[in-house]
Parts: sequence; C-alpha cells; structure tokens
Amino acid sequence: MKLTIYDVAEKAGVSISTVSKVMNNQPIGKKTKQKVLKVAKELNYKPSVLASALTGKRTSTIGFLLPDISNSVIAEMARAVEDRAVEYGFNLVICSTDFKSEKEERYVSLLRQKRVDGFILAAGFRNKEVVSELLKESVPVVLLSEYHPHLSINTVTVDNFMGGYELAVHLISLGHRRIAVIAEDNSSSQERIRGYRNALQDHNLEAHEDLIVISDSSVEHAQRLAGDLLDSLHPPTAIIACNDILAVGALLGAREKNIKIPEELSITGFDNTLLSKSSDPPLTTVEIPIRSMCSLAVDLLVEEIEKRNERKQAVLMLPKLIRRESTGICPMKDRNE
Amino acid sequence: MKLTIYDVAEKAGVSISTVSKVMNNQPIGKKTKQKVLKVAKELNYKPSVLASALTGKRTSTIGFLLPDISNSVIAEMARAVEDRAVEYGFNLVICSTDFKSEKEERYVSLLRQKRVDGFILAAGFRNKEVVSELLKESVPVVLLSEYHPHLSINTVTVDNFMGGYELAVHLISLGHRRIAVIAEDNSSSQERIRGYRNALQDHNLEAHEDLIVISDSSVEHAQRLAGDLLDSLHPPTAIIACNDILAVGALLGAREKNIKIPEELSITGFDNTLLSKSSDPPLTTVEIPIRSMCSLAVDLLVEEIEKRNERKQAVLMLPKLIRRESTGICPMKDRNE
DNA sequence: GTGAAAGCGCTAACAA
DNA sequence: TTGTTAGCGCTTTCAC
Repeated sequence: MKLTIYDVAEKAGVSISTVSKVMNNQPIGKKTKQKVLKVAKELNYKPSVLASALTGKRTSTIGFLLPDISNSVIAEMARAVEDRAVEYGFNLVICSTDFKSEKEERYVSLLRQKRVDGFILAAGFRNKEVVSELLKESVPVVLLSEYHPHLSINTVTVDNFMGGYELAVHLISLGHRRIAVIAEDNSSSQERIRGYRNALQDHNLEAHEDLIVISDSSVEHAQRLAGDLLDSLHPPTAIIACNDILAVGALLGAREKNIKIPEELSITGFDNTLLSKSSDPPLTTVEIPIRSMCSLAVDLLVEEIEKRNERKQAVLMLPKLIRRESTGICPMKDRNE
Repeated sequence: MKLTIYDVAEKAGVSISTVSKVMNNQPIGKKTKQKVLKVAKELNYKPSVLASALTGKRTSTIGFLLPDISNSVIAEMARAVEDRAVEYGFNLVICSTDFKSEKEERYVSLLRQKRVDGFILAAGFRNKEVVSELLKESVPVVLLSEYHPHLSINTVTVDNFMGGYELAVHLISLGHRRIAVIAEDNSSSQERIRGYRNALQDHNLEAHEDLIVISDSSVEHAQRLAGDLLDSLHPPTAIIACNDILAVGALLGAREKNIKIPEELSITGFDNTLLSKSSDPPLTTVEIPIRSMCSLAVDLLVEEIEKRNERKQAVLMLPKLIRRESTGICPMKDRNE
C-alpha cells in the first residue's frame, strides 16, 4: 500500500502532526526535524497532494484553456506558460476548446471540480459568461492574448492594432496602394484589420472592402482566397495575411499563378513562426513577444493565487515588424490609383 | 463557501450517502433520486474530485510527458491524445522534459503525488529506471512513439526502420549512391538510420559513415551541417533529414549555395508536417499515422486504468512514403561510384 | 516543542 | 431502499 504520514510518524516515533509540520517547514525542534526528514527520505515518502488540497491548500495546478494545442503559435505559448508555471511549482492541465463556448464552459466546470488553483484563458476565449462567473467567485484568472473589455480582469495582450498598422505602413511606404487582407474570424484579426484601416486613412488612402477576406485557419483555404484575389479584375499588389499560415497559403496561391514574390506581389505574415523563416521567400512578418507575454500571464496568475496582488492590470505588449524578402516595392505600372 | 454533499443532503432531506449514491448512479429509489437530482441541479452542485479521489476513486487525469510541447509534431500528438482522453473523461497534464532524465523523474514523482491515474510517456522518454519503477508499482503507463526493449509495457510506435528504409530505397531507385543523413540524437533517428543502412546493404551499396551527421533539433544547426556536407570533397547527391525541420535546414543550406533542388540535390524529410507542404519545393517525406497512434495509446492506457486489459501489447504502426518535389533523379555526372 | 483530535468532502461497508 | 459511520491522508487549532 502507498505509504502515508502515519508510516513516517510511526517509524520516527513522533506524531503525525509533527511530521506534517516538518514537511511544511513549520517551526519544529531541530533534532526532531532531522529525524523525521531522515525517515521520510528512507521511506521515500511523498505527501499526497490530494489530501493536502482537501484541507484547503493548493493543488498546484493551473488550467490552461486554449483553442488548439496543435496550432504552432499556441503550442509555443503553451511551452512558455509551462516553463514559467513550473518555476512556481505549478503544473498545467491543457484543454483545447476549438473556440467553442460549450467546451469552454465544460472544461472550466470540470477543472473547478478538480480544484485547479487558477485559469489562464488564451487566444480567443469566447464565453464571456464563464469569465464573469469565475470573476464573481473570485477564482484566479488571467486572459492571455485576448481582451475582454469592461471586465475587471488581469490581461496580457499584444497590440494587434499596432501590428496591422505597421505592416500597412511598411507596404504603403513601398508604394503599394491596393493592399488586400486575408484574415481569420477572431478578435486578433479584427484588431489587425483595424490597424490596417487606420494606416490607410492616415495616408489618405481608400480601403477597398472587397480586398478584405476571411479565411478559416487552413493553408488551403487561404491559398484559394489568394487565388481569387489575384484573379480579380483589379488585383492587389500586396497581401497582408493575418498569420504566417495564411501567408504561406497566399504564397502558394501566387506561385500557382507564376506570380513572382516580391517583384510582382508583396506578401506579409504575422507571428514570426518557423514557417515565416523557412518559406521561399522568407516572409516579412510581425514578431510577437510570446515568451514575455506568457511569463507575465503566469506571474499575474500566481500573484492572484497567492492573494498578494495589489490590483488587476491589463498589459499591452508591443509587436515588432520583421522585414524579410517577401515584400518589395510596388511595380511601377500599378503605382497610380 | 463551496457547497458540499451535505448541503444537497440537507436541502433534499436525505442523508449524504444517499446523495453520494445518486451522484454515482448506484441503485436508489426512483423518487429519492429525482428529488436529489433536482436539488443538486438547483444548487449547481458539483462533487469534489479531490475528495472522491481521496477515497480511492480516479482523478480522471493523465500525465502526458513529452520532450517539448512547442515542437509541432509533438503538439499534434498532444492534440490527438487529448481528444481521445476527453472522450473517456480524462484531462491531460502536460510536462515538457527536454529529454532530461532528471526532469522526467521529477515530473513523474510530482504527478504521482497528485495521483494521476496513469502516464503516457512520449517520443524519447529516456529514464528507463523511472519506467521500471512505474511498472513495478503497477502504475498504468504506455509508451508512445518510443520503444524500450525488454520491458513488459504497453507500447505504440511507428516503424521508423521501415520509414528510413523506404526513403533510402526511393532515393536509390532514382540513381543516388551517395546519400547523406542528418539525424537527431534519439532512438527514432537511430531506427531510421538503421533502415537506411539496411536499404544500402540490400542494394549492395556501401555506407559512408562521414555522410551520417547528428544535429540538434534546430533549423540553423541542420542548415550548417548540410552546408558542411555540401562543401565536402565528395558531396552527397541526396540528403535524408530525420524530420521535416532538419529537412528545411538542409533546404536552406542548399539554397545558400545556389544548389538546385531536386535537379542537383534531393532532400527528404520525415513526419509530413505543414513545413513539408509549404516549403519550396515541397518535401518528399514520410507520413506517420499520428492520430491512430495516439488514440490507441490512450485506449491502452484507459484499459489498464480500468484494469480490464487482457495483456500488454507493443503495436508497430506503418509509415507511408509521400513523394513530393524535393527528390529527383540523380545527376548523370554523379551516377558512377 | 509536540501531540490529540476535529475536520476537509467524499465513498463504502454495514445496519436498520 | 436509506442512513450511520469509519475511514481516505493531510492540516490545524488547541492543549499539554
């Protein structure tokens, strides 16, 4: 049978409460402490987290809800969150929600039954009611790469607006006037589009609504949409894809039509993933400070768990434009518009 | 305060054991059952998994140890494992071990303190002693994409030997004689190399040890190694990279030297990830049946947890060669050797 | 400084 | 059919 605090107590000739105190570093006579520690080591005794949590202590596990762990950007976030969490002694239970409100609700409920110490809700958590509920019952939560306005909650996001803006300005400065956008249907993309629109406006350019298209998250779909865009009567000279996967799709779509990148068409990605470095040509993209964001998210959560946080905060991190070879000056013939 | 079985019992006017029985679907009078269920719903009562686990029931969580969740192949496996686990009502706690024996040991110990119901040890779990220990104490474990010979343990792997063999045969049939290998330092790569060697042997070709190089898992390192290989006096006409990431490195290394793929050099990957489809040219690679493997691993684990498994098994799944444009016939001038 | 005992929320004999 | 009660392994007063 698994060995318990009783076994240690007996073998050390003390009471279980003494053992408990030793294991929790509470004041205890030096000699007793040594003895207990020795016995514990001999027996290879490990306290049960379950039993301890049942008396009100932590489970030392965090619920990490994300849309899809197989997505590479998300996976990278997961690793960053995990690393930081481990530093604090926490483990992660990971749940892929596929942007489904029901799944979000189910997982949160389930993990609460398992008494996780807190939640990190990442990248597109939809179910606002669940968040409010958590807040109301003062369960520690932080929103990561997702912003829910009008909610008093710790939040760490990247300035997607800025990212979209910078990308658009970069292209405009290269002479592009007809800039298309391939976006996903989520709030990050929305913000990126908003940045793009603002950049156009600041340069007195008109936004062409037909140049903004929504894709699902597959390469194939983006490829098709890019193809359509390029086949249109008045095709764009540049395409901003709202992430690197979509950008690869655009790249493939252009290659299919023998359009040269960047001579005839500029393409940009977003996220600065491995894809953007390995593609041909390498993609101009936007780097997101994933590790810092994730570390901070964990920091905020742990503060909240330890109930020593002064106040809630919403942190907006700045992205950074990475210029590579997929963008170039606009072909002369398309310069006038 | 959190509400408990006592609250439900009181409000429903029954004893806690009655409530317990209802919640666990044990035989109980229909009317009482209805009443209890109704009250439970009203109160939104959710039994504590902790307390229940403490009395000997499951925690319904599985420990999933893997080298690095940010690796895209691993992340895909994680998703597949998660999906299947959820079907059975289990959650996953994920731990990245970076192939470090100490981390493996620490995490296993920690998760056992948390009383996970079982472990899935994936892709390169090194610490054999930990595995033996687990086995000895009959903790449910399954090895995924990792094979420990001489251990009576449920295992699901892919036939890496076969993958390496097929890749080599494919290249040999294209006329290649000097085929290099860029591998990682792990057992999968070892097997793939073994397959490669066997193929050479079966075709009466000599293996050149200097053509087999070991890389870490970064694109950059593989790129450098490929460069060195190509700069050598007698460069290879084909490179088998032991995964798609390394293959992208090789691609980049060749591009750097203006070597045309596949006209002057053939390159193959392994794993059939998104990278292999999006690269230029798309990579000939080997597809691994990840989802089936992961589903099966979970099935085996759950069987073991439910103690209704007939016997342990080691399942070897077959990989599949995917031909794309990165491999071509060997240049004439290099045909003789 | 150390121990006895109550209790965390639940399950499972065993009684009634 | 339902309730009583003794744990599960630990923490935490409160005495000693």
